[in-house]
Amino acid sequence: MQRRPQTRNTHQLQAVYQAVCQSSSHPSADEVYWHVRRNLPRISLGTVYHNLQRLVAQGKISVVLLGERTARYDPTTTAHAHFVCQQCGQVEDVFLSHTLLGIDLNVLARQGYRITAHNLLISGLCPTCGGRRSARLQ
Amino acid sequence: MQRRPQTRNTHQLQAVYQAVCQSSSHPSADEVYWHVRRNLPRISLGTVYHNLQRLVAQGKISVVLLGERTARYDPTTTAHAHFVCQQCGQVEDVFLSHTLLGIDLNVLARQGYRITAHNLLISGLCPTCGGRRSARLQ
DNA sequence: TTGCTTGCAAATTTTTTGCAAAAAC
DNA sequence: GTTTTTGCAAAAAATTTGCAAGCAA
Repeated sequence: MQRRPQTRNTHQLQAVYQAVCQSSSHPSADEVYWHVRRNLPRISLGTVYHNLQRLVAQGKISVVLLGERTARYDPTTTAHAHFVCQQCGQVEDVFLSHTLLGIDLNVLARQGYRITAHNLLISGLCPTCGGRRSARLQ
Repeated sequence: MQRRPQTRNTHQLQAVYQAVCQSSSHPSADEVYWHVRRNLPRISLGTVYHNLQRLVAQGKISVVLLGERTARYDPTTTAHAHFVCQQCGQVEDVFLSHTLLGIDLNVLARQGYRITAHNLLISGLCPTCGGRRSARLQ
C-alpha cells in the first residue's frame, strides 16, 4: 500500500521548485512559467502545471486560493494564514497562534469530524495602503 | 457620493436569490442556473452570473471559494467558516467562536493592518465518511 | 532499454463581455 | 419613454488532456 514516488528529477521540476521558493509573492502558475523560461526557454506552460501538481502532491509546496480565479503556490507548507491587501493586492504570510484556532477545531473533532487541513484568508488594507489611518473608511 | 441602487426587481433576480436561499449545498453558478431553469426555462447562464454578482454587491448573499475552480454562493452572510469533506465533497457551515480568532486578528490590527474580512476553510472527513473511525488514515 | 516526462496544441471549464431586443419603473 | 436587464453568442482566462518524441534511471 506504499505510494510509488515516480518522480524523476528533471531540470524542469527543479526549476519550477526553485522559482516558487525564490519568489516571495506567492506566484501563479503563469508567473512561475515566465520566471522559469529565463533559464529554460523551451519549457511549456503544461509542464509547469504538471510539475507544480507534482510538488504539491509531494508536500514540497502548497497551493493557496486567495479569492481569485487563479491558484497561487507557496513554498511554506506549515500551517499559516494569508493576508491579501485589497488595494495593492500584495499577499503576506501571517503566522497566528494556532492554539487558539485549535481549540475551536477540537470542538469539530469531538463531533466526529476528522480535520486534515485548514486555510485562513484575511482581507483588508496593509499598513502602506493606509490600514491604520483609514480605519473609518468603511 | 451616494450609490444609486439601480436594481430592478426582475423575475430572474428573484429566482436566482431564492435558488441560493433554498439550497443547502452552497450551489455553484451552474447549479443555480439549472435550478432556476425549472421555473424560467429561457433564463441564460449569463443572466444568472449577472444577478449573482448583483446580490453579492447588495450584501444579500456571499461568495465563497472552497479550493475548487468554481465559485460557490452562500445565503449566510454573517461570518462563519466552511467545512469541506474530501470524500463526499459536502460543504457545511461551521460557526466557531470568533472571539478566539478575533484575539489573533487584533495582533494584526496593532501592527497597522485594517482587517475587513476573513474566510476560514476547513478540510477533512465528515462523520458519515468515516471521520472518527479512520483517524489514523494518514 | 523502459516508461516517466516534455512540448505542443487542442480541448475543457468557468466566467466575462458585447449587443440588440425585452422588460421594468 | 428611458434605462436597466435579458438572452444569445462569442471571447477570455485558467487549467487539463492527448500524444509522439525526449530524456532520466
